[in-house]
Amino acid sequence: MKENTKKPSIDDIAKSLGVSKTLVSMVINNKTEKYGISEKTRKRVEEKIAELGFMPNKAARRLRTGKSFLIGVIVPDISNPFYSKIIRIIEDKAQLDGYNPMICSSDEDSEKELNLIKMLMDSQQVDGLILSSTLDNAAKLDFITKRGFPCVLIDRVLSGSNMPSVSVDNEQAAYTATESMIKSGCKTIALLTISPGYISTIKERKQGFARALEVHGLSFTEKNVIEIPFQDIKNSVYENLDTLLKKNKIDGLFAANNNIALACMEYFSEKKLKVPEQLKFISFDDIDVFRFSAPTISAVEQPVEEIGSWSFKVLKDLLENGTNAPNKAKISLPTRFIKRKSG
Amino acid sequence: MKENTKKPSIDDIAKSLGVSKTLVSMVINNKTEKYGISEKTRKRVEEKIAELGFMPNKAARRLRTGKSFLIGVIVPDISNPFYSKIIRIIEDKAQLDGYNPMICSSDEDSEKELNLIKMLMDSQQVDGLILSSTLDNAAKLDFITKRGFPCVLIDRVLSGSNMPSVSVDNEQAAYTATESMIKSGCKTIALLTISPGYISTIKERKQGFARALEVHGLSFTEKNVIEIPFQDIKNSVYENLDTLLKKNKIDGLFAANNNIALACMEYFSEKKLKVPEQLKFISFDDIDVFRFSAPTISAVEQPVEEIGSWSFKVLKDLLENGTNAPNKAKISLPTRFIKRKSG
DNA sequence: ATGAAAGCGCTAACAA
DNA sequence: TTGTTAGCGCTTTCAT
Repeated sequence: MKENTKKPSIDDIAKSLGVSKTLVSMVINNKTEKYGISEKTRKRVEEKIAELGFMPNKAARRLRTGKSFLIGVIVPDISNPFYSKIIRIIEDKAQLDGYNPMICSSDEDSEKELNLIKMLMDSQQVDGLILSSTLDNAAKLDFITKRGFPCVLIDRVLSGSNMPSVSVDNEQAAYTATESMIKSGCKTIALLTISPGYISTIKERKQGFARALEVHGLSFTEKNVIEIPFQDIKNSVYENLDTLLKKNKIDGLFAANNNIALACMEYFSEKKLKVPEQLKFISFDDIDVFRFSAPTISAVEQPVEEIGSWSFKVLKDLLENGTNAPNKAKISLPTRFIKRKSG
Repeated sequence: MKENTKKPSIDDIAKSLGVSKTLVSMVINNKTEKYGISEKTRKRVEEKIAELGFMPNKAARRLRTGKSFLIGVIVPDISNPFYSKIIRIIEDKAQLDGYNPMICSSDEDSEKELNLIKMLMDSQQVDGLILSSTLDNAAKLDFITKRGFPCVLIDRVLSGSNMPSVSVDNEQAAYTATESMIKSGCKTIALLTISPGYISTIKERKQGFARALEVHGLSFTEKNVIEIPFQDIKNSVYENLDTLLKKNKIDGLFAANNNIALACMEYFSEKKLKVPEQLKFISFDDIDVFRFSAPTISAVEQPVEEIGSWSFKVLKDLLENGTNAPNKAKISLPTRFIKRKSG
């Protein structure tokens, strides 16, 4: 039993009131003051709008104005709590300014990411982009910059890119975390990191790790670093830990992100490995698990709320003031190393 | 140094090839066969499209066809892992059929939810809706049904609603979980649940809890149930646990969702309460934390993947075949109680 | 096998 | 203070 299936248009409002749709449009867009529309007509129109439950058709508005009030958000995986928390903040902030996010997961796949970007920019006509990029090369995003399209990089930045960004100092954070392990007595520490290794956060974490070793007189070699492929974390972690531990080579382990850490923790509990007695262990990305596990896990906490709110703030600035500002914001937020029981 | 700032339109393709835009449109929409367009022209058009990197403007297409290939997804909180996992699946499935999700959080706020629904339907022109509703009354969604608008309820259903739905049998799941505690020797169990209490999942969990008590000869009274307000989980959990435990009334605790469980676990660890020795504890919604915590937490696991994939499948059916099917799909998926160390 | 033209709902320049 | 009109980019009906 459908009724009134067609949504009212601006024309319906105008006709039923015997006024022009210009007028209605003005009311919708709060331009009655600007054009000197009388209080009375404004009220009449507003009442009719409420009565019919009219809402402007965004497709039409987008087509006409070229502005969509949509922002594209691309992250590697929306179900990773690190990203879903950031996204939640972006959603809230965006809404306050009338923007809606279109959220997409890139699956750490460069090609997919590029397709998503094009889809969002050219098909969905988003007004701006917030991007945690998995690309290896800043040049691949040059087409965005060339178009003067508002885009802010978050979490992962691209070296050589002149896009504004919101990130943390991964190098320093990893340095501090590693140093803490060294001070607890570790002599041979392995970093379990993720491939592709060109991702800025990963690269910086590795650098900070290496610097800490060297500063503290523990020589760093590439053997200290194991790359785990994103697509097969669990198996790869198991295999590599087997090798590392059988040869009994390491007394400390640093997981470069929360996914890897969870795989390690499964390994520990399955193999009844005692942490921190047999092996000290820390991770990047603080997640709930780390506060409650046995032992609790020391980790680098990232300011997800700030990352979220700054990323929209920076994008909004681009949206309102254009992308031609001489010095683009590059925001680096502080992290915090939370020392717990694991190492 | 912007270049070529304007995106190519269907007209640009047509003009540069000296053909009509009808033709180009046909090519874009794979209708060349249908209209008997020659191979050669099709190829020519396709090449030009590739050359210019043309992508059809969705706003224009939406305006013209009335179809947006957008689906609205509303959940209480996108950063809750239970929902973000479901959403990830929906995103993937939808993409395979050319749909993009617009994801929104309702914050357990009925009014906000209703506004989001209207915004998505009337402004964004989404083609369908996937809804984990926080409403108290099926009638509030009648306007959706009356319009014949495709909408599927997930996770939470509305009693008396004739919308299709994808959910789990919360009553049975809570029954089984509670029964397990009873079998472990609990005599006085409290259910820590969430308000508003009219939400179907919450109501059913309470019913299953009550039934288990009664079936096993432990009388159920409303005193066994504590409602925690969504907005202030931590404080309220702390206060209520203080009361419950000081009077030393309970030997078992059932957290009705993962948010509440986390607050309880913080309480336990802060107050050095021994679980399960001093208090047995279980939860609804299995999350990573439960597998690694000390002790590990027994919990009801919900099939998030299936919820996600079924919800899009059901919506797709509505999208393709209309909402007039006599018997709407009401899908109930199995849960699994995972017994761990906590109770 | 291809083209012309109308129109989706809206905004904005211009007219009155 | 209000109305007329063109046109955003696309699909689709009707012509040819």
